This record gives sequence, structure tokens and C-alpha cells, in this order.
Amino acid sequence: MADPDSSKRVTLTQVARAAGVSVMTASYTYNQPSRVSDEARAKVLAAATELGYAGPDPRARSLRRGTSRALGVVLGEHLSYAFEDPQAASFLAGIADVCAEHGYGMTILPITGAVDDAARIRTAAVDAFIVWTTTDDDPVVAAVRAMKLPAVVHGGPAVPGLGLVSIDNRAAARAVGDAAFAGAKRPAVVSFPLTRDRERGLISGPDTTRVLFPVTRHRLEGYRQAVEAAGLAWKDVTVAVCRRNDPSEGERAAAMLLAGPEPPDAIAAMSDQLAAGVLQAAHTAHRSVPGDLAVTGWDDAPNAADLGLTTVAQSLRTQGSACAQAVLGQEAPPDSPWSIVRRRTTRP
Amino acid sequence: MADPDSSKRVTLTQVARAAGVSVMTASYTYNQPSRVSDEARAKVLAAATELGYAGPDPRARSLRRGTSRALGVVLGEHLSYAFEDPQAASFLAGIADVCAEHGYGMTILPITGAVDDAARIRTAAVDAFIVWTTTDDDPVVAAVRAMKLPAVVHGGPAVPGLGLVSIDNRAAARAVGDAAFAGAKRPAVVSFPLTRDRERGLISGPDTTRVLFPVTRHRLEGYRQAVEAAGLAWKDVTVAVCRRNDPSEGERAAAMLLAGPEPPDAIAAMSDQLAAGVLQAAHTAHRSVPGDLAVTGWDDAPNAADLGLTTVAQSLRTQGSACAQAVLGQEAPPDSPWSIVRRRTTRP
DNA sequence: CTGTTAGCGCTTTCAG
DNA sequence: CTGAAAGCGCTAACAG
Repeated sequence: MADPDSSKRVTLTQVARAAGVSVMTASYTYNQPSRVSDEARAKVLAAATELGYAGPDPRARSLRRGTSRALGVVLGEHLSYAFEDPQAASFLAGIADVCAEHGYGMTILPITGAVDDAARIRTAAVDAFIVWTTTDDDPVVAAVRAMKLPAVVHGGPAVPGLGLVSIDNRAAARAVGDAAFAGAKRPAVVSFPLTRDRERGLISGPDTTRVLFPVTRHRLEGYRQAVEAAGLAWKDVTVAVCRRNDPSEGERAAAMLLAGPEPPDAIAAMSDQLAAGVLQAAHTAHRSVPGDLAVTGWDDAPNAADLGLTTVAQSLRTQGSACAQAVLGQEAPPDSPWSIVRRRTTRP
Repeated sequence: MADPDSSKRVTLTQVARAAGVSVMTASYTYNQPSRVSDEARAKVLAAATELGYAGPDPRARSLRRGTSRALGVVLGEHLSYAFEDPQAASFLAGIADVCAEHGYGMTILPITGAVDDAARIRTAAVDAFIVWTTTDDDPVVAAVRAMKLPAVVHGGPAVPGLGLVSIDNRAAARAVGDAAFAGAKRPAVVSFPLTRDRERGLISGPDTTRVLFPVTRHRLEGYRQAVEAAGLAWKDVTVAVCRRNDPSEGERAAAMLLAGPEPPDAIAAMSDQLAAGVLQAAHTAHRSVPGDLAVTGWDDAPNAADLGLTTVAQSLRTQGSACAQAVLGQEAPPDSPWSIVRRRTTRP
């Protein structure tokens, strides 16, 4: 299944010896070819081919140069879901674009939620870190900070010393909440998890200060503003908390809300994925949209247009690129752009 | 946006000096704590905290130990699409699972299709490589081989010295082709790209020996067997080649086929994504499925059940894990499992 | 339990 | 244009 190094690893020193030149001439052949005579270069390359030398050892080079040419990406405790979450995938694609452009590798760090996560961060040979949205209390953030390397957090938390790339979630939630709750009497929210344990649940007018995911907290605060601007009370608003970003979770949550004694007439969901599930549940429960039930999503993912979903447009891909650029020492990222896209799932 | 190392990097030597112990005692504190007295360990840790030492430098450790604790993943020239292809995402998730378990990082190598791809592979500090399906002529494969590190290819090409993790695509295509083409008079295929330039096109009974993606080639060979077993001629079979794995590509391809002078009555698509597009096109063209048109997919993705799609079930996630395990020196992977799932889009 | 020695493979000086 | 020296930061191996 593999090709263990049957033949011992060849070193630059050996190549130099075989070529009859000094080690430095061999080194220059790989790093500054113009500084070497054609003749010497040819000899080195010939010797390298002869010996099966694949080029300077990246590890030794990294130590000597003090740089690894790789960005570390910290994906939070739900590593295995990250690839299945289309928004996370877009974000990674954005980072990958920049890495490709600069010849950097992109090292995904295998966070599991266990105590050794910090160790995994400490042992990663990378030049900078990008941290995918997490909670205020995530020890991984402290571990990243302790590395004293360039680092940005996407979404939140905002941490002194680390960069932040995010949209203004509170403002966007207020805006989409206004669309969702226009003319509604019983608004509800289908939410991302509130804490790292990712417990499902139904909560009335949650105390947002206890929500540990800043992105989720800010969105709830924005929705709350919209609710109160509509003359309604936050304490009467049911928030259905999902475990992860998946239509089935949204459907489950909405089904519970709609089966309750006072079913909502408007649901703001924190993603288009969840909103797709909400629409499915509405259909199953014979509710008309937006007549009986207004629905909004978030992200303006490809499915949002098909569903006619009113949503918050943002580009995770652009934000991923912004993170990578920021960390590679380019300009400081401003707040990322967003806008409201009004379609058919909300009342005019 | 970042936190450049304002304070110079602290070394283990400095920590040892500050703690009043030898460097090795400090080193053991991090690597074999049990070998160090509680007292000494406490002194080292105190000094480390004092100086803001974040642990042994991964680069130096890598050089010394000769291992990086990271797997390199080579994603082919369509890096930015890889994250958007759900099957590729599952594959990555499978690798990530194993990496998380073993405390390995997963370094995605930024292949762009340009000439410097080989250089990017040579400079990656990884312990092994996993290569996502590519063409027989992809120079990246040779570059990986030259590294003399454990490596597996997923899907193909099969390369001496490298492992291969794959299902038997030919046999699976024959089986699903039998389902697709049962009772058909004019079968057609909606295919992945044939070569790395990813040109779209319509070809009648292509010479499979000129198809450079082995996975695609083997599937076409299997479909061909099914066609001929049904008493039809391969030369009469139109193969619509898509650029990438996306429903819109499948829809476009199927629309062209259905608008032709001799529209097909059966279409075998190389993925459920493409098949979803085919079904959409069938609907648009007012064809009943499977009455007017039988359709098959591949992968048994989540949407396949919703669509009632007859398809080939395989788990890219399991295959990703198998690649990682193989390369980490576990057992040699056998052929991966697959099966046919018959649903409503084919004739009984 | 602790320390000394040696060197992983390479590239940055600085001299020829 | 080429080379000699020095050492990046760490840890295996072997003493004490």
C-alpha cells in the first residue's frame, strides 16, 4: 500500500560529493540557480538524478529558514462535519485559492474537542493560523494565541492580538429579522448551537449573554432587535437550537415548533440549509409560505434561489480568502460585506 | 490583523537555563514527563510560563525526528472545486477522521495545474501522500513517487510503488449499466472529463484507450460491456462529457442529448450530482422517468434516495479513511466495497 | 533521575 | 562564481 523508504534518504551533501562540488554549489543549484555556472548546475542535477535525490529536505529547510510555507486551519470540534457543511467548504476553498497563489500548503489541524487539542496546535509546523468560528471559551483560541504567530479568527470570538474576519452579524440579523417578522404575531428562530456541547433544545427568549458562540449570539441579538422593533416581546420568542448545519436538523426543529400549542407564523433560520428543512416541515404541516409562515435563511447558498428564500447574502469564500491574506501579512481586513436578498418566502 | 512575533521566539535552551536545569531535562519535561522529577518538571514549566514558551519548535522537532506528523493530500488541478464536490468532501472527511485519531495534520497541497506543481510537492513537509484521482499522465504522480514516501492513489491511476484504494469501477459500471440499459434501444452516458483539459463534448462510442482518467475509463468500459450485453453497439452510444461534477453540468449535457435527432431512452450518469441534472432536464423536456427515459447515478449520495435514483453505492468517506490508514502503515487495503441500489429511475 | 555529546540537513553569512 | 564555517532548535544515545 505504500513505498517505505527502502533506499535511505539521499542528502544534499551526498549529491554535492557525487557531483564533485561543494555543498553550497549544490544548494544554490536548487535555490538560486542563476548564481551557479551552467556547468556546475548540470553536474549537480546529473548527480541528483543519478542518486534519486528529490530536492532539499523540507524539514531541514524549514528549520533553517524559520518558515514552513503552510497555513494552519483550526476547524473546531466538528472536524468531520466541516467538510460536509457547504459554507465551511466554501470558506476552505477561499483559503485554498490564496494558498495556491502563494505556493503555501494548507494544514488542517485535527481538533477533536479532547484535552489534547492544544497540543495539536503547538506541534503544527505552520507559519500562521486561521481559526474557524468557535466559542468564547474554546481553549484552542488560547493555544493559538500562545504560539505568537500571525492568526485570524473567522466570525468570532474577537480576541486581543488576533485578527478577526467577519460580517456584522448583529446588523445583518436585524435586517433579515425585519423581513422575516414583518406582520408576524408569533416569531420564532431556528438557531445554530449556543454552546460547544451542541445540545438541541427549545428555549423561550434566551439570555443572549449566555450564548458562547459569538456569531450565534450576535445573530440572536439582531433578531431580538427586530422582534422588539415589531412591538413584540423577546421572551415570547421560541428559539429552536439545532445541533448542526443540516436541512434535517432544520426540519426537525421546525416540525417541533409547528406542532406546539402556539405555532409560529414566522421563522428566521441561521442558514439556508436549516431554512430548507424549515420549508420542508412547513410543507409537511400544510402551511403556506409566506401566507401562514414567513421563512428566512442565511448565506444565499445556491439552493436559496431555487427555494425563493429571503436570506442574508455573504460570501464565505471571500471571507476565507480574506483570512488567508490577512495572515500572510497583507492588509488588515475590513468588515466583510453582506446584503439582504428578498425573495418569495417573506411577506412583502 | 495579525500578531507578528514582536517578542523573539523563546527556545528550549533558554527555558532550561532559566529553570536552572539542563536542556535535556527541559526536553524530557515535554516529551517524557515521567522521566523527570516532579520538582524539576515544575521548575521547567514555571520557567516556560514565565518566558512565554509555547513548547518545542515543531520544525526543529521534525528535522530531528525525521517525521512531520502530517499527511499530504494532493487534490488535482481543480483545487477550488474539490471542496464543492460533495464526494471529494466526504473523502477528505474520511482522511480527517483518521488524522484526528492519530494526531496527524492533514496538509492540502495547492496544485494548480501549472508547471510548479511538482515543486510544491517536493517542498511539502509531510510523512506520506494521498493522491486524489487523476490522469495517467499527471506529472504530479511522478513527483509524489520521487519523494520515496508512503503514498496511495485514490481511484487511479495504478502506479508501481504506490498503493491504490478504489472500487472495481469496471464491474460496478457494468452492473449499473445493466440496470440503466435494460430494455433500452438508445443508451447514452453522461460522463466525467476524459482528459485533464476537461473539455466538454459529445462523442459517439469513444475509444476508451484514449481516456486518461482511469476511473472514467473503467466506468466507460463497464458501460460498454453492459451495452454490448444488451445486444447494442457501442459506436452508437453517445457520451456527453461534462467539465465537472455538478448538477448544472448534468442538466446541460442531458438537455443536449434529449434535443438531438435520436434522443436516448436511457442515460447512465457518472455521479448522482450529474444524474440530478439529468432528471431535471428530463422533466423540462417532458420525458417520463423511467417510462421514456431510464436514469442511473453513482455514489448513493444523500440526494439519491430523495430522487429515487438507481445508483452505485460506495462510501468515499470510508475510502478516504482507507487511504489514510494505508499510508500510515497499517494493513494493505483490499478493493473497496460497492453495491447496486435499485430505485425508481430504472425499468424493473 | 539528570546531564553531556553529537548531529538531523540545510542555508546564511562571509571570504575567496 | 564557488566554498568553509557556523548553527537553526531540538532529541537519540549514552553515560553518570
